[in-house]
Amino acid sequence: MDINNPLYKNQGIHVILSLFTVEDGKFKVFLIKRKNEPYKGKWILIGGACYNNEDTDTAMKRELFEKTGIKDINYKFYNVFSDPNRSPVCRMIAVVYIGVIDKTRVQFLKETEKTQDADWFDIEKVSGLGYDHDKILQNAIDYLRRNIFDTNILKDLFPKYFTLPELHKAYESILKKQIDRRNFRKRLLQQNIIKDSGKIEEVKGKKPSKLYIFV
Amino acid sequence: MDINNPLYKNQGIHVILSLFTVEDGKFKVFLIKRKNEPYKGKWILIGGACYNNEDTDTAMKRELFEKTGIKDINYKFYNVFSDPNRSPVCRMIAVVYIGVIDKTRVQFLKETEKTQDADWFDIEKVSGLGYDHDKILQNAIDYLRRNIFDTNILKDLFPKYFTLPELHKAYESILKKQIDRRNFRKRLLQQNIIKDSGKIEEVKGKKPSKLYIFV
DNA sequence: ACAAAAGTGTTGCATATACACCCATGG
DNA sequence: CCATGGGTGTATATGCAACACTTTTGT
Repeated sequence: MDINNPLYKNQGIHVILSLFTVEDGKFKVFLIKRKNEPYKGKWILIGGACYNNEDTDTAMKRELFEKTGIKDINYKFYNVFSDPNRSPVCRMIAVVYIGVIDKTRVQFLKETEKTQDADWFDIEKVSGLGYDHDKILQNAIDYLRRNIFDTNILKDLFPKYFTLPELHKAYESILKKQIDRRNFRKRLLQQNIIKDSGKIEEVKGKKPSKLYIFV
Repeated sequence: MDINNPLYKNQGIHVILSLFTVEDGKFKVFLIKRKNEPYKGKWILIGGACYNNEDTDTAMKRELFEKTGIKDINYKFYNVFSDPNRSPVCRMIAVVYIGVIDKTRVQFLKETEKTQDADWFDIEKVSGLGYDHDKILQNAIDYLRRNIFDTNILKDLFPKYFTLPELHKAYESILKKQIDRRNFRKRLLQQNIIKDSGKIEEVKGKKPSKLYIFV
């Protein structure tokens, strides 16, 4: 490869994180509002440009911290978006990740050097994002839905100990459909995704719930 | 993103194709031998640099054609490799694809502008590839093995019409294990991966075989 | 005793596995 | 008629779906 060939010039790498949570039975995504052009004032997914001396995992964690103040999340690479016109600045290939988090356990910054706002948004009400992020988000939702029963991708959605009805509601919200409680419990236990912690949560007015943990 | 920030300079995109076939019951991969530095004289997977005006699918097909003369294959994106030191020339992120082909139906070039040799190699005997292609290849093999029973990823491994014993041998070779013939047939038919074409192949010395096609 | 929410077990169905015999052909 | 290789069916086990009643607690 001739590094001076103009066909190879000005290529960049975006790292993007679709970060999800569930709150009050609603499936939500984290968005930030851009402070600068391009797409100034637009809401987008968390992300930014990868430096040429870091791998994309590192870049994604750095961008997450810089733009939200959040650290230490679990994440998973799931796709690439490479349309040469997806960014107006220069050719940017997007390496996209998915993550899930317990929103009650995390503080985030409403404003940073490059963002003027940040918040969780109900999936149902998100549209008109900057760049191609509507498409990336939809792709992430599909990916998440396909994987919640076979992997422990939701393991950071709750605190360490959680009740099965909580998890059940989260699944129903993410999948947008009802799931039988008995089969749900059996399936997750059999597939070794969660296990009984032996602890009990006492709640007034109700029968106490067992507390589970992700394996 | 400040396009003039040196941290964003000199990044490139490799597109790489792990192209497989099965011949005489052996699972093989297509390799090309580099004519130029870096890795001059080394065998590597098919691939090259993506232009800044094409998406990675387009680039992969172009590179395939330029370096082998092969056109019109089916392929599937499956991973990204982003170690900043994976190429000695400059930072190159690798977008990697997998493909499968009927080697008897395709002519390839032994030499091109950038390659001095090209051939199919038994998977068991491949090592010492240039760049990080040993790792990429192993990852591709794992991916292929995980997906041959759930997708029609092998649909171009044979001519349009093929017999079930042929396909059976191919699966055994790829998975490196024996598979019961009866269950194999039932599974692929039930999952609508292949179907009976109604045609028969006459072979001397044996009972004629039914010919199947991928759905 | 009743309302609210959590816990549990059985049955049927579909899918995957294990396994052995018959059939068509050419020599 | 036999050797070679291709074709088929049944019985079992496992995973998923459908389904209703009992338990605990607070009021």
